[in-house]
Amino acid sequence: MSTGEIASSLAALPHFRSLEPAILERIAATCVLSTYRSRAPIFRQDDPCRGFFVIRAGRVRLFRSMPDGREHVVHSLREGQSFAEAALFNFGSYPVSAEAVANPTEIIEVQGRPFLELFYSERRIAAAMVGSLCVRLLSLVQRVDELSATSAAARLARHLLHMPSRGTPITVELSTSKRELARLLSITPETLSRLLRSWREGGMLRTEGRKLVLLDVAQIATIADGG
Amino acid sequence: MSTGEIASSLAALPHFRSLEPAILERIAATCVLSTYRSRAPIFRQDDPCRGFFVIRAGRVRLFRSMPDGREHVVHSLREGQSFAEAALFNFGSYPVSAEAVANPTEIIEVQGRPFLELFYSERRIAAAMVGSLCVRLLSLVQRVDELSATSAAARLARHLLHMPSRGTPITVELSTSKRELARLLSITPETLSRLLRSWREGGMLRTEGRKLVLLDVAQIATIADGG
DNA sequence: CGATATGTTGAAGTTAATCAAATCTTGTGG
DNA sequence: CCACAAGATTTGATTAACTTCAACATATCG
Repeated sequence: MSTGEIASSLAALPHFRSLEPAILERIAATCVLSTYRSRAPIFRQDDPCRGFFVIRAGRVRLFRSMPDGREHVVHSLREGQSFAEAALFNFGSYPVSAEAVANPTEIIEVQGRPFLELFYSERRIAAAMVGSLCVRLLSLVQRVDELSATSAAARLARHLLHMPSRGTPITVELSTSKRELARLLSITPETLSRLLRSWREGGMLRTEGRKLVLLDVAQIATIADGG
Repeated sequence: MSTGEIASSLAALPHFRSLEPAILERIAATCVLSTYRSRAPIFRQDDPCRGFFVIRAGRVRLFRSMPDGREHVVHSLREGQSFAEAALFNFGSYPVSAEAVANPTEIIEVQGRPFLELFYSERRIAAAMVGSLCVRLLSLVQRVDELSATSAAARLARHLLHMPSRGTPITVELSTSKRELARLLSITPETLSRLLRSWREGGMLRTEGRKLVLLDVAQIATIADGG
């Protein structure tokens, strides 16, 4: 993998989209590309921070490990997304663990030290970074919003309405398994399955594998608001 | 309140601590200081963004309003913390509402337009802002972690363990009313009250008004992990 | 094709929200 | 400084919702 190819991957990121090719090349020169198998750890909670990461292919999940072995998914990320920038600018360690969930998963690692030097000498990088951090913040606010809903039905409804959708009637495509979606919403897979069935039987949606066709958006919105 | 006094307030903040006095003065010159009474709105969800804010004294809560009139607390902030930086950079409007919860609450408002000019001309300000956005990102990750707990008991336990604490045995001081804490955890005040009573009766903690003395941290940690 | 993980369904048991009401605190105006 | 009003906290009884446990079906990977 050449520096040029890494640069073109970086160019597709919201982070760096606005940057000129020359700057991208300089960032790319600080990067390392690695390939992970499903389940392979990228870093562990409390590891010292060595840089941040960009997903070139595959999927990654960020989670917190509990002493009893249970895990809480903080975020589920896919191709074209980046993670762990926060750790880099806070000097410390990673607040979560990260592991690949697709096989293979290709990760661009942006090395911390050389990247920071570039960051301080090129203000356009700072502006771009700020913008993408803001997007992440908004999506976390939405997660809090989803999790704050008292009922499982409202959480699911809210999540579906937040998801990117296409077409008429509105169709959303799950990028993860339903099990993973259940974990994201902090409900059990059984409850998720039962909710989908009851909505299907009520004519509110149609399920085709991982595609969900929302037939009655108004009703789903009502449920999202606690109705 | 003179510009100089605002500058010295700003100097005490984590986000601006690393900046030189001359830069602080320039930032301070763009600021307005206001005093709010408890319950007074600072801005409302979807208001056009006019700047970001720093809490000089008092408490602020950020929340989202639901169509049915209920509110979800996204964040509860105290003296020395800032908020709405993200809105300044990314969105034309605030994604949440903010209101004072202590009487009086003093807020430094950093005016958006002049601050942005400084941001683009002084790279140290940019670095400081990236750092503060990262702090906000981490604390939201922590909020998501708390809210991801399935049981009310686990949410409370996790929150107590996340809170700043002092002394032996460990004592945490609520910076808000219990009602407000319940809102933050998305549980009802009744459930919070019952939890505290049962933990008190089980010898796990002692309550002294807003001070909570954690007598059995190991047990609380077990509950936090879903035990 | 066998093994492993995911998805679905049923029954039973817990949990926490809701509704109602009493007591305690706090802030405010006189 | 006191008395009152408004809000906060606590407690009880009831109800609806969700998890748990168990069994089976289906899909995916090596």
